[in-house]
Amino acid sequence: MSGANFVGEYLHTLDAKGRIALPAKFRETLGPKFIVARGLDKCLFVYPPEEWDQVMEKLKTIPISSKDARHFTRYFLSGATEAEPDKQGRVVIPQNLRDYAGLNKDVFILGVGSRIEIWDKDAWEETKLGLEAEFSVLAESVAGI
Amino acid sequence: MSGANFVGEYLHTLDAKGRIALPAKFRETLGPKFIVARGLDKCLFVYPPEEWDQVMEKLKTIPISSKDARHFTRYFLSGATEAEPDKQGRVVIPQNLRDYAGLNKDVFILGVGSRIEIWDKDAWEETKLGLEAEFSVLAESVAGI
DNA sequence: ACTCAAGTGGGGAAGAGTGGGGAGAAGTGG
DNA sequence: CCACTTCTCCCCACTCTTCCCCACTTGAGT
Repeated sequence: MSGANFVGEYLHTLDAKGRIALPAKFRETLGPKFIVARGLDKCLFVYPPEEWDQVMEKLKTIPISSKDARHFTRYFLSGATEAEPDKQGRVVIPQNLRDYAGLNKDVFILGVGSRIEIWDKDAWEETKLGLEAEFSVLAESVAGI
Repeated sequence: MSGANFVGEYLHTLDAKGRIALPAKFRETLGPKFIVARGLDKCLFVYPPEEWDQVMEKLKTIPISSKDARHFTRYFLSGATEAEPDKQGRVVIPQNLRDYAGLNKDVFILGVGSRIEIWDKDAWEETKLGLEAEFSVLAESVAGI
């Protein structure tokens, strides 16, 4: 099996300087440098370098001649940041990413297998409510569980 | 892994003398000398020398017999400039390029993988609005991320 | 109860971005 | 050919942000 296996749910805070402390359990796996980018469903994805390289490789195969592709690449990459945590294990989340995910003071940090996700507290709680109800239904539609 | 990997979105200003300060994060990768050219979608492309060479290689493979190709090459290359930043990391954007991209005082500078793009603030914000809505759709169709 | 690690807050130095003055080069007219 | 104007570029100075480090708090483990 390749890659990381992040699990868990952590409630942390985005401080006045725009920093978030990553859960200690994730730090070693993440390494000293990683990428934060816009994710699906209005949250942020945190990629370890190896995962990110794979994404970049894929992007590079897209022809520049298609307008949709150009725009997608633009949007996706301009919304990404290379992040290095400080000695306390915190990273600064740029304004544009905070806006995208609607982050306020309280944020959830989720381990989701190969990646980590950062959610606004309220947004995640609401999403989670919906998921609890559908959980068993979803399980069936996701093949082979 | 080959090539540059620019990411991020920066809001800078075009001053009265036509200069733009490049984001500090991009400077090292760009090197002391690089190319600014007309880009697709009314923005400017900035390439480090190595990436520019690759673009040139690609252009050379285009058959000269196609009129569209000749025009494209002509237009693209005639608008290109070699730029050297001053000690503060700023470059002068020639008038013709400023006109092309419709640059006013406020500009966005985007990291888009192998190149950097310079956009007029309003133009990019408008473009971005449209993209946010399509993001999840494009993500699946383009890259399967 | 004590110790240690994790998370949080904040002060201060260093660096990045911006504006503008002035010397030198280039272009123009006499 | 020279004098004048204009534009470019180099450098200095100010401000604001970023990042680096120190210190407090809380909670878990021994």
